[in-house]
Amino acid sequence: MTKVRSEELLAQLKELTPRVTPQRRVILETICDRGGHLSAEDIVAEVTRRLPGVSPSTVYRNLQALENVGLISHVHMGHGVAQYQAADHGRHHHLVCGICGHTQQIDERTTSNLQRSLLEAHGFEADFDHFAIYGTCAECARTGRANSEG
Amino acid sequence: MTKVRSEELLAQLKELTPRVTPQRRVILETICDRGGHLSAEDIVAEVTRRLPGVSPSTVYRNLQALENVGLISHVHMGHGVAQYQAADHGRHHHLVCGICGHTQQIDERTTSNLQRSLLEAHGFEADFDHFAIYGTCAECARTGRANSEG
DNA sequence: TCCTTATTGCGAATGAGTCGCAATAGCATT
DNA sequence: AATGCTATTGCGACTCATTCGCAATAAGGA
Repeated sequence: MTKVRSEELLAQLKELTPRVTPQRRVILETICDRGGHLSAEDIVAEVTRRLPGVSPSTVYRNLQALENVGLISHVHMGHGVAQYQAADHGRHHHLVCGICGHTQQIDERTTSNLQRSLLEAHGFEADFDHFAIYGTCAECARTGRANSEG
Repeated sequence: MTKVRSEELLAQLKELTPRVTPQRRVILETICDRGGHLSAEDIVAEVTRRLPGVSPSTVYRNLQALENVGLISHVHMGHGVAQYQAADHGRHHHLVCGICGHTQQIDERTTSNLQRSLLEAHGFEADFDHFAIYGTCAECARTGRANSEG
């Protein structure tokens, strides 16, 4: 992480949370450093590396706290645990393959027609940010692999 | 459940599973009786009422077994546990509200344009049967309720 | 430096299943 | 109807990912 980025985050933390602890700061930095998505377990592991002795429950509590103030968010990628990401990670939706687990990002506009239809027909505001679109990726479809997940 | 429906199910069980036990039969009947969706816990409760003494693990094992042979299926409705349904429950997708938890069924055709786009652009076969479409229902959007779920 | 109270670490508890294993019971055969 | 094979059951212990209660600690304002 660059020094300037780190200072930005620190400023945001000061503004948005009552107290800035090393644990909180490192947890946020860990998530912001990694471009992609991280599970809570991944975050516990990496934070422990950077700050030996942190308690897993502290990590879990801070994931909630940081999400409450809007600095991070999480997305459910099919089966399995949620993935966390920085709030400013760029706008996109996810496709997740139920067979190989591979995920890819797609442009938000891809879903806008469906979202419009659902809004018009049912008044329903679909949210593809919080749950990925589940299915079978090109590679698994081509090779005819079967889904053995629950 | 009608007598004829019950006999149909029994015939299917005989054909598709090595042994027909009372537990297995009652579990399948319970799911087929209820038009809608049931959580595993709901099924344990109802099966226990019909057949006192069944073990929860027997119910869980049979849910897997019945799903493996294609008699039932389950769908993930946002947060929370999966819902089971008879395999012949009629083809439709689900909208689930993340705020009030309300669900509604929609015609499969509603999503076909998006599915076509995803297939053409990414070779991805989206499956809206296994994961519901998550968002905010008309009523919650109207009254501006906020999402407090994880 | 002191004080208030938010935050931490610890370990126990939770929810929703899953697993190992001995006992039971379908059902094909005699 | 009795027998034998083995699928299935019930039980209880276990897992996984997370949450909770609580006493000790430590931010950060006065």
